[in-house]
This record gives sequence, structure tokens and C-alpha cells, in this order.
Amino acid sequence: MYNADQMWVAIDCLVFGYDVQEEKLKVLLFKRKIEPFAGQWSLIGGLVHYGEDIYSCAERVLKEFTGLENVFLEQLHTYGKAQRDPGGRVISILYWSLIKLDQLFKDIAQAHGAKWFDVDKLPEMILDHPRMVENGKDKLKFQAKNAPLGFELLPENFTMPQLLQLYQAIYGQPLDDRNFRKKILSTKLLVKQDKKDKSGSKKGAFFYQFDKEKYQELRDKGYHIEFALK
Amino acid sequence: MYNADQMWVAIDCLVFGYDVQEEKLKVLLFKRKIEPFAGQWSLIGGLVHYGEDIYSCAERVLKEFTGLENVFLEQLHTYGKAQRDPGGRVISILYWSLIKLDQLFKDIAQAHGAKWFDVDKLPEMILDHPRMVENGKDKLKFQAKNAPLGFELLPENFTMPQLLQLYQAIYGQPLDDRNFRKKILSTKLLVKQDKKDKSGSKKGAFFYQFDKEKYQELRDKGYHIEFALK
DNA sequence: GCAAAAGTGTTACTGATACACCCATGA
DNA sequence: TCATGGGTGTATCAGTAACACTTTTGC
Repeated sequence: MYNADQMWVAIDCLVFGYDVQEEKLKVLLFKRKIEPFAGQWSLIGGLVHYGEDIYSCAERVLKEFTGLENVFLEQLHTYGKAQRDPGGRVISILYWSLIKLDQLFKDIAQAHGAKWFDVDKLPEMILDHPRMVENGKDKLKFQAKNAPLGFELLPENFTMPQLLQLYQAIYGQPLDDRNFRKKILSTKLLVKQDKKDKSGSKKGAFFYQFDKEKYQELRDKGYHIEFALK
Repeated sequence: MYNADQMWVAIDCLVFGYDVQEEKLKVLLFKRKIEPFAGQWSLIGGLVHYGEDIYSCAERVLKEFTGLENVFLEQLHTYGKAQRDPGGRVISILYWSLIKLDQLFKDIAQAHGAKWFDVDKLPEMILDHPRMVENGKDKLKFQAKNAPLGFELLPENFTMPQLLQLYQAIYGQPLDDRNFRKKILSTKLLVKQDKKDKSGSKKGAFFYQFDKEKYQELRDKGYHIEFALK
């Protein structure tokens, strides 16, 4: 029990990461330390302090568990069934975040008792967290088309095959290579670099960077840009 | 002051209605009765009771002010800046609702001290309610294409010119009459009635009904249906 | 018979889909 | 030289956008 007859407001944070090597979309979970449900898998989260903005709280939670700041972090939905948490009346505001996953962050996560799970091989989770993850997956599928979310999940320099693999991981289905390139390049928002990534093949694939400023400009002018085929 | 050092969770409810006669999209506001800000315009709302689901609370608020149940009612966003309400720490979960507006509901609203305002002639509102309305207008524009929301705002029997007018009111711009009909009819979700509405013209316009069951079926099968041109 | 709103069809264009081969390189 | 992944072009099809006249009927 947290406290009888008091309402608590919590933040839960659904963190997606993409493992470029494994070509797998991952979710960050941690082993809950307090009762009820101590020892079970949970999204990262915490209670909103009195005097703390809810967005600041989400930032704090994310930083505590990953060390990261200034990454994509948005509100998703609020869960407030009276009986959702047997420990007390807790209303949970779910945020979602997209981060660039590399070995370093895997190590940091491990140090906090958190672990990255394949998005389609998730363990049992507490409370309504499975539903939260489902909602987040749907949102990611939906948003991947309408906003440049893919680039939040990849390193600054990425290759076309990597971007394609990522979108395929998000949609859970294959996309046509040639049409995908055409569509993505037609946005004119990718800047081809001189260097190649030779790690994936002998020929090597050119690196690209996403032109964030140009994207913001176009957005501000009211243009709607699509980023992948369905 | 509501109470020092305690967090409150509130529901605000943004209610859109469409006035078929005036061809205007409207928002329901009421004159707040308690301090701070007594006498100023506000969205309808109330505090979540301990033991009450947040969705149930939204239903309750809507019923209290309009007498309506079983209408479109969805969560939109949660507003939780620490300083958003000078009366205390209040986190507000915004819901939005679409209702069929007629003279009866205008009277009921008036009896509760609430009033329908043209969506583009809104008075000053308390707190962050103007922002809530903006967010709701954006959502409505966006969703009008992707879900059959228009039909929630019109009577069971409506005519094509009425539907067209409504979409134009939502988008705030004219649409091509012929293309609009083609697109809407191509969904095969409208059932033409035998009777005509003679109130708008001498020739009279045929009534249509929206086939909700067929829509649900198609949805469940995973089809995505669009409802209006941009 | 005329004013006022309802209703209808065709063409041009744009973007999506489907599809198969050559290229560069390291081993 | 060959195996491996990277990169490219075209033809068809579907959906969107642009556009103007005829129909009905109450007054």
C-alpha cells in the first residue's frame, strides 16, 4: 500500500530502442523494487512530485534510468481505472521515448537493473503495462509514417539498408527496397555523406544524415511529409 | 485554494456540437461557479472522485452538463504543469466529445449556465483551456479524415449538402462538391433513404444514414477508410 | 418562367505498386 | 572469380484534383 485514501499520480515511460546489429526493435523494462509486485518486470516510472511538471517528471524518470536527456519524449495516454493498481489509487500518465541504442546504453540500463527486450518477446509485466506497450506499438506504427521518428532510433550517420530494416521492424513486414528509397529520398531531407559503412558488406553502403532543420522549416510552413510506404 | 499541498486530478471535457441551421461548429462552455475564476468561461469539468474511473468521471461530467450518455467521448491529453492552476496542484485530463446539437440541447445547456460558442468566436477562458480547445480543434481536423466522426455531429438522417457543410466547417475551407460526394459514397457506408429534406431547397435533398455496423465490421477486419478530401 | 439549391461525369495528373538486373568489393 | 549485399529504372494502376452544366420545384 502506498497510502490509504490518497490519489497518486505516476509517470510511466515506454522507451523504444533499435538495435542496429541485431536489427531488432526493443523495449526497456526494469525489475520493480517496491511492493506490491517487487521483482516483476515493469516499465520505468515514478511518482510525480508536488511542484513538479508532469513533463519534467517524465524527463527525470528517463534520466534516472538511462542517463539520457533531450531525446524524443511525448505524452501518450493516461490510465486511470480506479482498480488498476491494488496498491492504491494511482493514475498513470504514459510517456513514450525513442532513443539511439548502443552498447553503452545497454550497459547503463543493466547497471540500473533494467533490460532491453525484443518488442515481440516481452516477459510478463505488472498491472496494465502490457496494454501500455500495445498502445505504444500502435502509435509507433502510425507515427512512423507521419513524422521522422525513424531517425530518432538510428545513429546520426545511418545507411539506407539500416533505415529500411528499421521500418520493417516497426511494421513487422517487408517493404520494397526500391520504392522505399524513392519515397524517402523524395522528401529531400536526407543528406548523403561521402563515407561508406563497410561493416555490413564488401561494397559498403553510403551514410546519410537527416536534415532536422530543413524538416522543421517545412513543418512550420504547414507541409505534411510522409516517410515510408505501407 | 482547493487545499494546500495536495494533488487533485480533474477532468475537463471539450464538447463539440454542430448547428445544422447555422452551419457552424460550436463548443460548449460554462460560467465557472467557484473561486478562483468564478464567473469566467471554462470548459465543463470536475474533480475525479476517489474510487471513480477517469472515464466514468468524464461520462459523469458530460451527463451533468448535457444530460447525455453513450455519445462519442475520448481521452485527448493530460495537462500537468505544476503552476497551471493558481488554486492548487491540479492535473487535468482532457476528454473530448461530439454530440448532435439541436434546440433541446441548447436549452438544457442554458439551464446549467452553459452556452454554445462558435468555434472561431470563443470568449476568454480560464487557465490553459484555450490551449485545450486548440488541441481539440487540431484533433478534430485530423480525425475527421480517418474516422466517421462527422456522423456523430449530425442527426441520424442527414443530407449530402449538410455533411459537406459540416466538413467545410471543420476544415475551415471549401471542398469540391462533386469530389466530396464521390469520395464519401465510395466508402459504401451511407444508406440513401427514400425521403427528402425539403427545408433547404425547393427540389429537396435526399436523406442518408450512416451504416455503423458495416463500418465496425470493416474496421475489425483491419480496413482503413478515409472520409473526406483534404 | 425563374430563382435557388441538388445532383451528376470526364479528363488530366500525381503518386503508389510491382518487378529484375547490374555494381563494387573482399576474400 | 565468386559470393554478398548495395544500388538503380520503368510501366501500370489507382486515386485525387479540376472543372460546368442539367434537374427539380415552389413561388
